[in-house]
Amino acid sequence: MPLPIPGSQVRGSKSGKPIMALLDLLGRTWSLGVIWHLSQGPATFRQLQQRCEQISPSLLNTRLQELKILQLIETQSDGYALTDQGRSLFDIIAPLGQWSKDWAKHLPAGSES
Amino acid sequence: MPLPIPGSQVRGSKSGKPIMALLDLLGRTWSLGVIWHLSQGPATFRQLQQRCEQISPSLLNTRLQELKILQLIETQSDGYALTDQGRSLFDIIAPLGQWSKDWAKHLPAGSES
DNA sequence: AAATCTTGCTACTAAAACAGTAGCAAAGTA
DNA sequence: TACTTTGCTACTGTTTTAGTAGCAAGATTT
Repeated sequence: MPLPIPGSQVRGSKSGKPIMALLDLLGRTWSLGVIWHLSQGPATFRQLQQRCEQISPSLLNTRLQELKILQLIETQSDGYALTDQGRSLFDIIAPLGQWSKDWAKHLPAGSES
Repeated sequence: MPLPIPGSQVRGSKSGKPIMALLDLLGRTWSLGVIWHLSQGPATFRQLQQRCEQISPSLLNTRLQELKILQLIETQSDGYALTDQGRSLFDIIAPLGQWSKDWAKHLPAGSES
């Protein structure tokens, strides 16, 4: 699947509505995870691998390139970091952290941590 | 991949931190899309198929079952609908709509709609 | 009540995405 | 000069998703 660039055809929208491009992007494995972990601060490739337990290096690299082209992250001297745009996206989804804890309390195998 | 239930092992977290379970769930193709489209109001199976251009019925059904078990959606007389919990999740991500439009303006093939 | 249509799916196959592991070239360190 | 670390690439195998066909149950029409 090609990059979900707003304006071009993406999953869920032939016209490439920006929101659909974004949902396509965020709907890929580890996209949200990478952004989430980078919000803790810049990280080198291998540091990110550790923050994201279980991610394979090939996929990590793929995601990093995608997010870089789409200008959510950039490379700095100290590794990968969120761009201003990336941070503004994170600011929106940050409340998911608390939400997920509340959610966990009401679920079948309801445990939390 | 089994359901990402907080507390059990999920992608990105052996301990099943709720946020990781949530990111795993939302990182699956069409999870976010289904929630997004259901926020416009309840829909029958076939209506949802139409709102989500291009989704296959088998995957739609898989996602619906997952989201139902995880209590983000429920079935009502008029079809599928967000639960209160699902709506509270949507309230968090709703600003992505506007964000994505701003984002689109600054991108390579920068178009919008 | 027979035929037709709609709805909510299931079944199947092919294509794509992802995991898991190995390892290499370049840069840094001892 | 040898050894380590870093940022990846390559490869194989499994899992996910797309794409299409169609069926059983209920509603609607004739």
